[in-house]
This record gives sequence, structure tokens and C-alpha cells, in this order.
Amino acid sequence: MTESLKLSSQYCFPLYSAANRVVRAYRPFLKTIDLTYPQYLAMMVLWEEESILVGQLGKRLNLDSGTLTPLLKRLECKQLVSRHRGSEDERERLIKLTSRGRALQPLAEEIPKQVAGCMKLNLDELEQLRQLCRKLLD
Amino acid sequence: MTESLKLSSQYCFPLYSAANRVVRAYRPFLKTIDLTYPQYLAMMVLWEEESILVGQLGKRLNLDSGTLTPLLKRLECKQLVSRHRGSEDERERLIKLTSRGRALQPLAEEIPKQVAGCMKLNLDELEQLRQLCRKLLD
DNA sequence: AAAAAATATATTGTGCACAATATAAATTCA
DNA sequence: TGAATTTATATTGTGCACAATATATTTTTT
Repeated sequence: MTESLKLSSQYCFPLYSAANRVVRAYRPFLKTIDLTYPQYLAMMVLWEEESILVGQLGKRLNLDSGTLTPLLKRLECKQLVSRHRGSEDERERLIKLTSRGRALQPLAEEIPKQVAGCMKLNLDELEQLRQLCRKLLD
Repeated sequence: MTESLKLSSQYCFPLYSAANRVVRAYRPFLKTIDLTYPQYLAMMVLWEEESILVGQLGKRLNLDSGTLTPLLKRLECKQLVSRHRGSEDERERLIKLTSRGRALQPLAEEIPKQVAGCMKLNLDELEQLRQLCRKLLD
């Protein structure tokens, strides 16, 4: 057996597995506000920005239109966002937070703390993990 | 704006994004042997074990039968594995590496090194990242 | 042994994630 | 200005990831 192909030798498998685990950890909390994790990420950006173009949102979340277009349609169905065209450029799609979307924010307020409470890592370790992931993403 | 809901304050978003990035980094290399990343993980276990029950494989990969059953059927279609029943227990599904599956291993040998070469993290940082992810997964 | 409970895997349905491609509008160039 | 190119988003198709549930077999209990 070659060492390099042993599961226990892999660096990326734990990362892949940890990301799955974390999204799963969010699920019960996000269920209370009827959002998936990627939807929650999009809503976080909108709570910050009020409105944003699909392309800009994609840059913030590292997701493309193939992922975002259907996701944003689902948020539109729930009346959390509205989808408009750019005023100058008709190709652009401007996503706006609705009042219903804005009203969701206070209900999400406690979720980060609650999830952190379920984590096996302390704040220091979470910070290290974040730095390493950010460097990987550079 | 509440600090706790800012995207830049999140600990898990970089982890989620980094995992997507890493799977994407593997893709061109895995394409040469016609495997997806989760399929590659399953094959790695089989290269180690030769045969394994679905449940045991799920424990190694942190995946359930809802994910593994269709994945293993696809590997079966490619004739990389065969799917049998347990000899004692008819409920069990025993997955066996085929000769074709075994023949794939040498072609995968160089992939871990190649992917590591694309990474923005050095070996030390990869090791730290792995340790943190493992602790999170405990 | 028959009924009940537990176990292993499969199925169903939803929502990503992404590559590849399509569409349509804007920009650049001839 | 008209054609070619670029840009922004949408569409299509594949394969996860998982919750919820179903099925079938085994084990335990009565």
C-alpha cells in the first residue's frame, strides 16, 4: 500500500469532512428561520448591503451564477429578496433585500453564538482555522 | 449592522469555501481517471481494504447510505467495484474492489502531490489545518 | 415460535456546486 | 454604423449531501 494514497495521509479529506459537519451543525438552527446554509450566507451579505448584483454576491461568497441564480429564486419565492435589472445595464441582476428579508435578521442574531457553542474548537482554534482557510483561499 | 452576522466575522464560511475550493482543485487531476472527489475517497479506502461494508465505509468517510449507495452504483457501472451481500447477514452490502479498480491505483499515485503543489499552504500549514479539522470532527 | 424491536441498506425528494453552454445586452473595433 | 467581442446572468445536466422514510433482514422479547 502506497502511503500517499492512504486516507489517513490526506490533508484535504478532513477539510472536506469538517465543512460537511459544520453545515450540518448549522442546519437545526437555520431550520428555525427556514434557510439553508448557502441561503443564510447570501442573506448575511444582504443584511450588510441591502442590495447587490449577482456577480458581486458571487465574488463575496465564491459561488457562480449557476449556484446563485436558483438559490436567489428560492429566496425570492420566500419573499426575502426581490430580483431587478440593473438601471444602466440590462444584463445585470440587482438583488434587493425586502422588508420580510430585513425582518429575518433579528431572528438570526443568536445563531452564530449557538453554533459556536456546539463546536469542539475553542475561539482560539477557530481563529487559527479561519486564518489557514483564508490563506488557502487567497 | 450587528457584528455577529457580518460575513467577515464568520468562522465557518472560510471553512466551507476552502472545502469547495479544494474539491475544485482536485477536479482536473481526477478527471484524468474519471473520478469525482467523493468517488476518489471511496476508492482510496478500497485500495487499502480490498473490500468493505457500506456501513464501515460510511464511518470512514463520514457519509451515509443516502450518499454512498448511488455513488457505489456509479463505481459499479464503471466496473471499479462489485456489490455483494454479506455472507452471514443478508442486509449487509459488501463492496469489493475489482481488478479494474485495482488497476486504477497506480494512475492515482501522483495526484496527492500534484494537488499539494497547487496549494497556497505549505506542508506545515496543511498539517495544522488537518489537526484543527480533525479536532472539529472528534 | 410469534411479535416487537433493532439494524443495514435503499429510496425519495430538496438544494446545492459546478462545468459547459446559451442568451442577451453592452462595448469595442473595423 | 455594423460586425465582432466581451460581459453578466441564466440554463442544463451531473453528482453529491442529507433528512426523512421505506424495506428487508436479524435479533430480542414475550
